[in-house]
Amino acid sequence: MDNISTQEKILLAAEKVFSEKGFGTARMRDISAEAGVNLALINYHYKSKENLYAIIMRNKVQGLFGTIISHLIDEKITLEDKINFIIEELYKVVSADLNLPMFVFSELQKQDSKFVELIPAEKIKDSAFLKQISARKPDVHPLHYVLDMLGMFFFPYLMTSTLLKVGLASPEEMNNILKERVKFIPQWIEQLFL
Amino acid sequence: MDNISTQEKILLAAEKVFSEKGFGTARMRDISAEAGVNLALINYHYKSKENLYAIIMRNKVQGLFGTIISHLIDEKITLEDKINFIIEELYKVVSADLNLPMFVFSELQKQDSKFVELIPAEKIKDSAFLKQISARKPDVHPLHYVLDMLGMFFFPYLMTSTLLKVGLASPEEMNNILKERVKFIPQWIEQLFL
DNA sequence: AATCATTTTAAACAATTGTTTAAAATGAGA
DNA sequence: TCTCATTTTAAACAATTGTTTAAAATGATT
Repeated sequence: MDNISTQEKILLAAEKVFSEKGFGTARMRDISAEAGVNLALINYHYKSKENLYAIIMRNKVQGLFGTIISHLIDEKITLEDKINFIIEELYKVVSADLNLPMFVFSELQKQDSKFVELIPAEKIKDSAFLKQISARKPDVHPLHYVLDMLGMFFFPYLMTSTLLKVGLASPEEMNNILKERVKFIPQWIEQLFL
Repeated sequence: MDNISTQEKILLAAEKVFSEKGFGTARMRDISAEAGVNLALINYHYKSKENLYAIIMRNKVQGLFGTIISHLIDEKITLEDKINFIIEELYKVVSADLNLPMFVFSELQKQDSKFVELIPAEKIKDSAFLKQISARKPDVHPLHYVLDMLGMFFFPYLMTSTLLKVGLASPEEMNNILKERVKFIPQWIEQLFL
């Protein structure tokens, strides 16, 4: 607790407050209180609220998309292996940061988000992944299966806190479900290709 | 444009601004400008920003969950018909209001959201829907398939504006995909039950 | 010890923002 | 036309909020 620098304290507190409240509702005073640090230190170390948010969001977006992009473009590994890899990698990232999907996706959806450009669209566009999908299902738009896979994976994380709050699942139940899906989703996707 | 009352002008403008910017970032002045109406009229007609937001969010949440709940609890119709109904109904609601899913889900996820209580959790919990799913797949948690279905349906809407912004799909392409999924998703879910 | 850059603090500032006020405009009913 | 409730307007208010400032504390180097 003391071995951690002021900069890091602020960054961790800001991550928490921003992802809980969103940029607009988050207050610099919330962050300073959460970090246990003087208000002015945030501006001293990070210049401005916007800058602090940008640093955090850039990391989150790259943490999310950076993990899978290398797998997507790999021509050598099979479609089945790709799907397995991607789901496993995403699980590693997201299970350590359950709010990450909602935090990132709600930011990207905003009118003038400055972070969409961090998504390697061109690489995805002509990735081996999309070609391999089209080879399996030539008459269906490959995006369908990408949306299936990512929807099956991410949607539960977007809904977890809601499901817990209304009592539709217990924390242990949800943890189990989220973990089980890592092996289920690749199987399900393969079924869709038959 | 003139046949519409001031109250309605404000409501429509507020819906747009809130769903584009979120509660925290939305400004009363943004709403008054969007509505083409004097700033003070918002408080005159709707008392406060919070109250206005609550009115809108309550409508959105009920518009989303109200449509499907009656189908969920119906004991008579088959699981296949239920799935078809639900997806078709959701499509009617959401295709007329593309931002609705992100607007509602991001609100429900917030720490102290006052709108989670609008979700009829008990009715869902002991709905015929869940029982019918368990009858098909006794050893898999039924939530898995609910999450599959809703994930496949909602996730594309959560990603649409992002996909368009990065150029991974054209508007017409996305419209087509979203429409096609209404018939695809029930077929896919049935495949998962085999 | 002395020096000096870095870090921290308390206070204040300037701008923004939700809300209120009091007067003016509008419009329906007598 | 007069009356009176409703609606609209411009202005101001009070609170909040991101940021800055100037002094104090800290800590490493000589």
